[in-house]
Amino acid sequence: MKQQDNQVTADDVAALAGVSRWTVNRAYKKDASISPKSREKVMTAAETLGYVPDLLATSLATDRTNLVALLVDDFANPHKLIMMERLTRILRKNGYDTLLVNTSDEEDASAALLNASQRRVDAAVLIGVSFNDQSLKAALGAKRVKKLIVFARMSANDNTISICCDDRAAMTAITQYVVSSGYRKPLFLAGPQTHSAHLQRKEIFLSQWESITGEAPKFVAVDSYDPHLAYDLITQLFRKKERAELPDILVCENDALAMGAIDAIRFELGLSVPDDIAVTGFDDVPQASSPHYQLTTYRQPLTDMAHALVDVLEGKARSKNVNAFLGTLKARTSA
Amino acid sequence: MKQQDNQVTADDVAALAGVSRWTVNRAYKKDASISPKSREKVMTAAETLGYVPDLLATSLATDRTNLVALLVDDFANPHKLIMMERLTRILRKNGYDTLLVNTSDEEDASAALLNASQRRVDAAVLIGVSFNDQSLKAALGAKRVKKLIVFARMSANDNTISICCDDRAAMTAITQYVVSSGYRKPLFLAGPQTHSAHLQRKEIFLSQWESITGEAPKFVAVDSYDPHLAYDLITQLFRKKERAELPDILVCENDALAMGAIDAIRFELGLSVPDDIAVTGFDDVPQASSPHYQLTTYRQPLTDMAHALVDVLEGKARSKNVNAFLGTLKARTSA
DNA sequence: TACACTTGTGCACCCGCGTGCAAGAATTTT
DNA sequence: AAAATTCTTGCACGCGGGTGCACAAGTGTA
Repeated sequence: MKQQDNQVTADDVAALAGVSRWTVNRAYKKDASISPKSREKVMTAAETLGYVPDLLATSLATDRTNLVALLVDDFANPHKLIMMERLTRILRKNGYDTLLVNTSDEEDASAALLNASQRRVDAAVLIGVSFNDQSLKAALGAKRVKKLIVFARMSANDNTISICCDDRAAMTAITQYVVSSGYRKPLFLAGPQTHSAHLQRKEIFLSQWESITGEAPKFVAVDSYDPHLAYDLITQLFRKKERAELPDILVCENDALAMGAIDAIRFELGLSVPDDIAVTGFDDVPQASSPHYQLTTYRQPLTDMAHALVDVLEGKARSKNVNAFLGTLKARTSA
Repeated sequence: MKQQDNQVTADDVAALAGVSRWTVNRAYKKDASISPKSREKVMTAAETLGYVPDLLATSLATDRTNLVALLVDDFANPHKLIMMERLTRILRKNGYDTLLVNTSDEEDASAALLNASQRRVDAAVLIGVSFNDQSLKAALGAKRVKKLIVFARMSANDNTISICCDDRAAMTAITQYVVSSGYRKPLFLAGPQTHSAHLQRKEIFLSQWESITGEAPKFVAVDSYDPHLAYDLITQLFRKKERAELPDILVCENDALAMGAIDAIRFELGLSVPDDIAVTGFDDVPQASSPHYQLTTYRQPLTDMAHALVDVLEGKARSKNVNAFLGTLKARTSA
């Protein structure tokens, strides 16, 4: 079980290859000045010894860890799984490893971030939601997180880089689809109200709808993107109302909420989706295409966004923020 | 944005506190020999400077990273999200950080593992499935992964530590429940057949059922725990059959498969769950309790298992493997 | 006050590797 | 064939902090 003594260092390889340790290092450096023979010798020696360079020591010496912290606070949303898969895979292909930091416990969140910073992560990537601008600022303060990136979410904070799709275009597409489908009594179901209001999908939808139809829609919100909360809220909210008072279209901030809402509409209220109340979501999680839901939703170009993240990490991003990604509306039968 | 120069080291603190660098270190060590006054001085100095010890350097010097690699290869299964949440949270509370390694790309899997080992992770925790015993062995070979832990899954490999619930007890509970509910024509839906056969839930179910009823059930399998594959397989399989040939109970290796199967039974075959065909799962993912599925399933005691993992990491586990956790059968209306 | 002891503190050396420079080896030039 | 280049290679020093030991300071006893 114990193989620490198995720890082969560059010195061992150097000894076997009959060169100095520094030559061994050069053999591993792409554009190093080293003769082909030497490199050959080193490589075979390394092979027989099973040597691999130690990333810890490398990071310490170069002040570059190739480590990215992924801050997630919302493990109830299956979309996170998709994002994690995409991000870890693409980051890895570009030489980065991913530190998964669970920030769902509000109190531990900053401690967790501090901890990540102590590992000198090259960047912290937020794919959660509960960090408000103030937390972000604090996080950036004393700590030594070099870059703070908000992924798949707009951010108003100047010290932050945000990579996300064009929410305005996305919500506009949804709004137009819904309006042109003939729905007239909308209700927006929003998640936590933590970010600067003017950046939210909710605000965009409200203003878009108003500009098209002249009427300002109502909205409700839950404290986290949890289907169960949506289920409960919709149940209690719609139960009180007369049939005629109910909306004919429920526009949800994301799929998690939408699926909870659909369940409530069908199983608690005994109504039909989409006939009585139509529903739209956002994210296109895998379950959204299940025959149960057939959710009309919006898919973000995660792969492109992940590549943009890599660009940012390597400092070759054109502009500071990249918020112009265009996704695609997935029209299904839920609306 | 750049704050690298912000890098405060122990030397800086030492200078401000008027002591030596080593005394600064001692102030951070719990059982170090240092006077209260000195510690006080150091701590206030550290406070004003915003000093935090560098984990990279610490790890290098102590050969202990407090880093655990989480190997995940199956991002289609929402249960993974639950596991990740639980593991990251509990590991963090015990001083460990988590490296998320995506091994879903078979080719990159070993490379990813190698990479994690280059970061000197204290252990690699497998919560995926596609690593067969051979890969495991290879992984443990030349690399310097100190411990390889298989979580929520049995493992036959001697070099591996496995932490999981008692699958035999679990499947026995399911089998008994199903038999006593009056079902008589079972079919088992299994996932990838990678592990040693005698350890699988499938085998346990088959033998349990046979020992109770005297008949050996049939089974089918898909290549990964993907609801869509289950959906397709069940659709094509059941379409061919006469109504009388169909099973009355479909026992699935986990919830992901069960949910795909339920969708197929209802939407492709137009049959009722549970009236025509009942279904059981395993894991109790959040969606399993949704009114759509109301899936009868089995919940593993993840929190306890996570604590056991910590024990293993700290070397204070009693036995090598911990496979005796007992979960609870969640009987719902799907069976 | 002198002595033995129990803390508390400083220091040399190490963890494994990267960087810049300078000396040595190989190659080219005249 | 000697000089001028160009390639290779070795080395001192540094990244930030941990460990064991030796010495200094503080405490107690006779």
